Amino acid sequence: MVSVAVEILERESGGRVDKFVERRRELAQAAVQTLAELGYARTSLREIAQNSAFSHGVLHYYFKDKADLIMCCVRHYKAHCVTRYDVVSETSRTPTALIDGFAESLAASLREEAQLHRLWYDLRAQAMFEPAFRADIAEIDGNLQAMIWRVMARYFALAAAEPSITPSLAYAMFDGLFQQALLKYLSGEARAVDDMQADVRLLFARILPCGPHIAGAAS
Amino acid sequence: MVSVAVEILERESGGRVDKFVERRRELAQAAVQTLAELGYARTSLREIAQNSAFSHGVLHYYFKDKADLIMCCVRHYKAHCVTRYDVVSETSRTPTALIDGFAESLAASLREEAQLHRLWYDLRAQAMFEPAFRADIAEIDGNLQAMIWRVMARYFALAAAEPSITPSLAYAMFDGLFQQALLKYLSGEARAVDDMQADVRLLFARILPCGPHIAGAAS
DNA sequence: GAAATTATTGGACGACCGTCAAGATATTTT
DNA sequence: AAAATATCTTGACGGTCGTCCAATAATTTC
Repeated sequence: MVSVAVEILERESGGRVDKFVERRRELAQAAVQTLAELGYARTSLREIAQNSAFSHGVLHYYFKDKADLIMCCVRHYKAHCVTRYDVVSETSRTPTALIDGFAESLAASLREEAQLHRLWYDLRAQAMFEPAFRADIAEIDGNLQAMIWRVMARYFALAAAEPSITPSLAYAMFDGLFQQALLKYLSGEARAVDDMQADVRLLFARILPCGPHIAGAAS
Repeated sequence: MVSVAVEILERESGGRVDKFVERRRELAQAAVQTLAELGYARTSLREIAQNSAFSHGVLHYYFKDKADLIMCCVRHYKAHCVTRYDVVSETSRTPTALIDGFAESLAASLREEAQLHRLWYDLRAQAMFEPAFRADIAEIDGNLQAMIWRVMARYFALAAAEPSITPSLAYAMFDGLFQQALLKYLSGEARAVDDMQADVRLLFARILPCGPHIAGAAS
């Protein structure tokens, strides 16, 4: 038997390990789906297995324990959405276009991946209680902050303005905004998405060094 | 036996109901403490009872079920911190003084009540999965938003400026900022509190209609 | 102070949990 | 094809969970 003892060291044997990590990914995907549906507190290994093609015992063949599986899910999340808005900032040619594209991307992600996002906020809250989660959560949070900052840096460049805020402040503001919108969206508030987009535009207008006279500047 | 069936209707008999709700408060306080220590996912009724003077069986005498108890805790939280920053906005005479007092209050609450705050973010995440929690969580969120807006309204008044943002945007930004700082604070980052205070000041400066030339205006 | 009511205890219940290991099955190696 | 290895299933283990209930204790009522 190889089991978890295969570690990451056994890179040379290629095919066998590849299949091993591939099945790990498959099971982690089932776990992410289950976590996104039920939340961390209500998710059990048996429930995860039922969302996969295997029985519950196999999880301990591919993962050391439950914490190991959760960690793998968290890293899965990271890979999924860390470059989500890069295309917007790269293709936009005016500040207004960037704002429009960013607001639209946020709205689309909110609508289409609400379950995944609530899982993120759930796991981040768990990290406040469980030190074992903190390192991975902090790393993802840092990547998300960098992702937001790439958008902001591009915005300041297009507006020919000096950055007037810090990366941490920018991320905190947009994250707070998105989180509020997600909560309202999941509660069935019809205006949740539109309200968020309006707030995003308001926020961009407030960020530039002086007043909102950028509209249509270079379009 | 009276138990939960006493409802809230039985107001006239005074003494008996008062004792009943008083014990409810006592047990809810033990529950809040336990939840703040362990988080929602790891908190059991037996653990709560061990943090009180009673045995685990008594919880079903004062609460219908676990959800009923959690609800009561949530309302407890609401009563605790919904007027926390009012004294600051009422006593401040200049925009700078308001910013200083508000930033200091946020920092103090972060340091002294970190466990309670992480409980709030945990329960708010649970509300995204459990519809039964949503109404109460949304009500508290609304109260917190109103609390923040009282500070902001006072800020705009002292600065003799028109409000340039909405209550929901203001709350989302400060909430996001506080949440980020809490996560870093609980992770042991020494600069967490100071960084938050710096970002709060930066945020206030960005909020006024035009540029940061309000410093020392009327002090 | 006896009776009635309220308050509290502590154990039992079925269900579910994470974990584990023995055995069955599938795959690869020889 | 047989042996060896890798993969997967199944059922069991001890533990904890929310819930319930008969008993006991404390308090109030008459």
